[in-house]
Amino acid sequence: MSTKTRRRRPEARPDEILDAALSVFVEQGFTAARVEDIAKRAGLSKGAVYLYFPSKEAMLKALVEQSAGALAKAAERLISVGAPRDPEAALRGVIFMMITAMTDPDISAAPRLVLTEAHRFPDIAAHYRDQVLETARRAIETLAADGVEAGTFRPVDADMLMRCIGGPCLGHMMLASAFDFHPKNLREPVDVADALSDLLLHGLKPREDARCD
Amino acid sequence: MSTKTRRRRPEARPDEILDAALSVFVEQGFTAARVEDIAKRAGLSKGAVYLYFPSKEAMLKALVEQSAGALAKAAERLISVGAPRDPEAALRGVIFMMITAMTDPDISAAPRLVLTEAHRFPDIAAHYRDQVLETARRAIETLAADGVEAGTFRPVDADMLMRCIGGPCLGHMMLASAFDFHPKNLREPVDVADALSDLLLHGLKPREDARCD
DNA sequence: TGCAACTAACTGACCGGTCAGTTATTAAAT
DNA sequence: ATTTAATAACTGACCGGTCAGTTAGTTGCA
Repeated sequence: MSTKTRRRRPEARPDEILDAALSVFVEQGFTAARVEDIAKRAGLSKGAVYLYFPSKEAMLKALVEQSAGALAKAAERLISVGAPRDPEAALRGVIFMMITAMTDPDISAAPRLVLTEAHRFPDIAAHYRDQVLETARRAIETLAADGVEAGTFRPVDADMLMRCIGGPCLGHMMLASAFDFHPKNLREPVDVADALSDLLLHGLKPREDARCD
Repeated sequence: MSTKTRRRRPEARPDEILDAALSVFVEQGFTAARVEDIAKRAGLSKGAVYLYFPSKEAMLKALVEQSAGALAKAAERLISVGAPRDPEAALRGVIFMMITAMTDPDISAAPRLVLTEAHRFPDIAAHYRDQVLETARRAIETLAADGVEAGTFRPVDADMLMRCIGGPCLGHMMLASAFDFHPKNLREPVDVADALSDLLLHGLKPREDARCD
């Protein structure tokens, strides 16, 4: 019911406000973001957002918890599914998913926000680290172990692999969002993901064994 | 402290103020940073910093230009030197240098600042992109071409290689600085750099040819 | 059906604190 | 005595958060 008039059942309000808050926070940064702008973008007055959230910081925390929950769940799913059959395909899938997510400004907004604000909110940083990063690390560890067992991966350090998968995705995103700096030839997300997967799997040095893929 | 008394030749002041500004900006973010805190850290009163900089934003711009200039110069040097002899050693050197720099909070401070503030200052973003990123890309391109010519690298996309070198370094730094998240086994920068170099050079898949390293 | 009485949702003016930037003044060095 | 470096007090704009008041919608009752 899109009542143009005053809301009767305003249970959607908190999410509307959080959507608006996320976009303003990402654009302006948390400190420079004005609650009045958030309100305007959500179609309310400033006073009204304080009916739903006790403070600006509470909106930030709610956003972070939302995002962390979703990411942690995704990582947990990766762990529980595992990839004993085809670790390479699983790795390619993860990379494609990450590049796709990072390329979409809406999806990458919350992680970007966390990345830029975490160090000033120690509890947010700790929450994200424990919920998301540790879980992601375990997911990578599982994937790597499955690959080694299947003989398709050689053993490598999990933290390094994590940084070698997430780092390029992160870099790709930050270069685009902060500097508007894009690859010259790799135009589509799928091309970026494939190039990353290939480089990660086969390495920079040529293979003496003829078979590469 | 040299002169407890009033300075006669204050030509060192601008740099002292910029040092203080950098540390406060990185800790608090540009908007939340208070000029009075910068002044205090530089050992001055607030009014005095306005004798050297016309505004808070001018300090930010000066910092960015300083950092961008240094980084651009470093990248230019990489290009002009080239690495036709031993591209692998050159790559390992670049990676070691980057990991070392990113691990030092003082050295990585300015890039971190740029990364978090660039998107709100389009001219800063453009400047950094044109001065630093484009030059770095060319440096990587040169290195990759030298490697291919020498037969030690296979041809890969320069933008991808750039993201695969810089991304993990960036990720490593951000995980540490924002989340206090560190590798479990790779304790020293040199170990991180070696692990990254190895993974990048040899890939995740086992080599059928016995020789690795 | 019409009409009070009531409530939920919202508004916007306002208050108080903060902080970038200014200025009147002081003090050291020459 | 003059100039220069610096300060401390000040100004004014801005913004997070509050709250008295308004309006839209609901309920009870005739």
